[in-house]
Amino acid sequence: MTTDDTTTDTTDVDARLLAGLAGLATEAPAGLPDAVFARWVRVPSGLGDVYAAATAHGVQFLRPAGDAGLAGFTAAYRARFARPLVAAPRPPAGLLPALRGRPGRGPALDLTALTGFERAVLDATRRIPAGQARPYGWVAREAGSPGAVRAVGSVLARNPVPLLVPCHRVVRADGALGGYLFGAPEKERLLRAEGMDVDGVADLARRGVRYLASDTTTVVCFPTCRDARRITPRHRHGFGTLDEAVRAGFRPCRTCRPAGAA
DNA sequence: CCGCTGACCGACA
DNA sequence: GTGTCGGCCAGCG
Repeated sequence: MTTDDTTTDTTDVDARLLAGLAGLATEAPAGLPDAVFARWVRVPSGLGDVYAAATAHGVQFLRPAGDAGLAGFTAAYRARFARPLVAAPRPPAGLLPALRGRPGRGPALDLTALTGFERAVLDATRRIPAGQARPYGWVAREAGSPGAVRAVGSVLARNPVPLLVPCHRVVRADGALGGYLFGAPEKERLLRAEGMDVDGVADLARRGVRYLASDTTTVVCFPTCRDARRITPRHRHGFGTLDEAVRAGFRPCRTCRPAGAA
């Protein structure tokens, strides 16, 4: 502790500055904190415990708690969304049931930081029901960019909200499951846990069958469509392309919308 | 700004 | 059956 003049002057200035700032202090306007901060929670899921970040608009980012812990999660979040993160008092409405695999709308999502194409891809992916799967090409077409098949893979590879946007249900057209941001084995585990017949679909694909049709309803579906699974074996027909099926008199299913459905 | 790189797909050699 | 290539969109150096 010195008592020379410069130090005294500085202390004086500091004191006046602090007093001035104290005079400025006031309650933050309602809603301001939520406009500035995102909030994080840690919750259980099919991927183990995950961290999720939500803004006032909805869940924006979700990652497994695994490796880097909370510090890694906040770093990844800030690198991508440049917004401070504070603890949330409770999980956003609908998050826990959605992660528990309950059917329903799930929590609101905040996809505002994404491009239009990215949002379109995630929206289409969101419409794939549990226990089912669709090819990357299907997502591209549903997203309004039928040629952007590869770009769909790029978008899903950095899906900010896995599980909530079920990108694990997007698979390759040749019957392989394709990649996953947390590893292909994890993708397969999730699909099996949801009740998808992974082996059955692989068998069909190996024999060149990518579509299943029913001669009682004259409808042709993706093999994982809930309508396709109920076709009695006697009335079931397999096709390699939708074109063949259509030429044979079958119309595209309105539930799973293989290319060409109205 | 350019050039490259992806969780892909279908066409063609 | 395998290999290569172009198309697509966004992030990175």
